[in-house]
Amino acid sequence: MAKIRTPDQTSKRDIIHAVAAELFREKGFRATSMRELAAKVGIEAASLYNHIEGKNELLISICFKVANNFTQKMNQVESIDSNIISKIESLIRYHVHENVHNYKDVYVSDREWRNMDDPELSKYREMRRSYRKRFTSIVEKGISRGEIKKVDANTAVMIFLSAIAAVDQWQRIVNKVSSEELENNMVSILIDGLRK
Amino acid sequence: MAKIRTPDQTSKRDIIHAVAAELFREKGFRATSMRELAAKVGIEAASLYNHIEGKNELLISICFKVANNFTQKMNQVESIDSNIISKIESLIRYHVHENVHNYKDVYVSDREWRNMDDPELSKYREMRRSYRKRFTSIVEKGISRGEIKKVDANTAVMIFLSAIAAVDQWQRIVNKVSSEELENNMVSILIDGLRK
DNA sequence: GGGTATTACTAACATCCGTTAGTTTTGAAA
DNA sequence: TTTCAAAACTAACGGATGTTAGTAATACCC
Repeated sequence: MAKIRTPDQTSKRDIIHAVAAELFREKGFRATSMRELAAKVGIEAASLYNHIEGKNELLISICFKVANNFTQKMNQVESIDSNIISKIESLIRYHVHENVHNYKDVYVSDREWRNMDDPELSKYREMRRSYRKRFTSIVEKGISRGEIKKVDANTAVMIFLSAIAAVDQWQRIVNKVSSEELENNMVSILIDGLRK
Repeated sequence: MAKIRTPDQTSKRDIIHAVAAELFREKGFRATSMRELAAKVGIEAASLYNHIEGKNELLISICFKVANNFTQKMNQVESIDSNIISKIESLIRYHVHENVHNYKDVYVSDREWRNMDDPELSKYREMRRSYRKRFTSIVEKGISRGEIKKVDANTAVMIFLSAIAAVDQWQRIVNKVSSEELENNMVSILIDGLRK
């Protein structure tokens, strides 16, 4: 049994990566075994290695795919000419969107990246640090322009990023509230607060 | 060599639990080995079992200690007679305080609880669910009283809880901003938003 | 200072893990 | 129908892990 030329264009490698993201999200990277992953794909563990290099590669691939997406979005937001609140709103909406529609990968990249080894670990850390720094710069510019009240910019960014990363709770909420409604709620609460 | 009656009243069991929380936080539950834990305590792995029942017990103990603390705080907040915004502010401040002063345990209970097994896993899940529900009820009461603007209460609570749980990033920020300042920033941003 | 419970040690077991080697099956091209 | 590369399989290795068994050392009580 081989050469199952999948009729659709999703390769077996893609399937494995997708199932891996699902398992890593549910049980964590270390708690997921290759035998378990193989079983869920429907093959033996050894057969996985016809399609992938190893367990670490799976995590690396997921993490950097997500990190690259967010970096790209940040490039775009920085380049457009608009007021600061709009930029922040745009970033929040992108985070919400990714967390809803791509939540397995996003969750894994956010919670399991520690399991990578150098040099990827260092590179990933640097990408995160850079992203936070650029986000903080936007907030600080908003403060200096008077669009945003005087708060600690680092704290604000930390609140934003972590609030948006509560992936495991999202699915429950999304079932009650639509994705668009969720975006609006997030923007409203984070930018204008809770008080009436 | 035995019966080292520790001069201070911290038992060896307490030391092991504390070191375990530190390691679980740094490396994750699954990635921390008993031999590693033992080495950091200064004894052999087998000797750990003179003081604890096993690895799982360590995680269970940490998780429920934290969960009980938050449940107790919720009991107190529900019982006091004050306006809703004050109640929410009180909860936020407690979360920040715990995250700053008890961050190892809080972090582990928040990120590693999935590694528990039933029946503790189910019990812990139920405690989390109940806590969120009670928090949501407070927000909803605030909305119906007109103290809080009309937002989705579940989303609001989710933002609060996750924003406050970004423990690993806090330590860096706390070095620049004091714990009190951090509380004030959190309350300000979460309750009154970012916009000037 | 001898007795005793406590705590440390060494050694090992059984299990699971990621991965490799070697072989067989498969499906499409020729 | 033959050919051949892709992909599945079985078997196993080397290493790490949580834990237990059995033994030696220790500090406190009398």
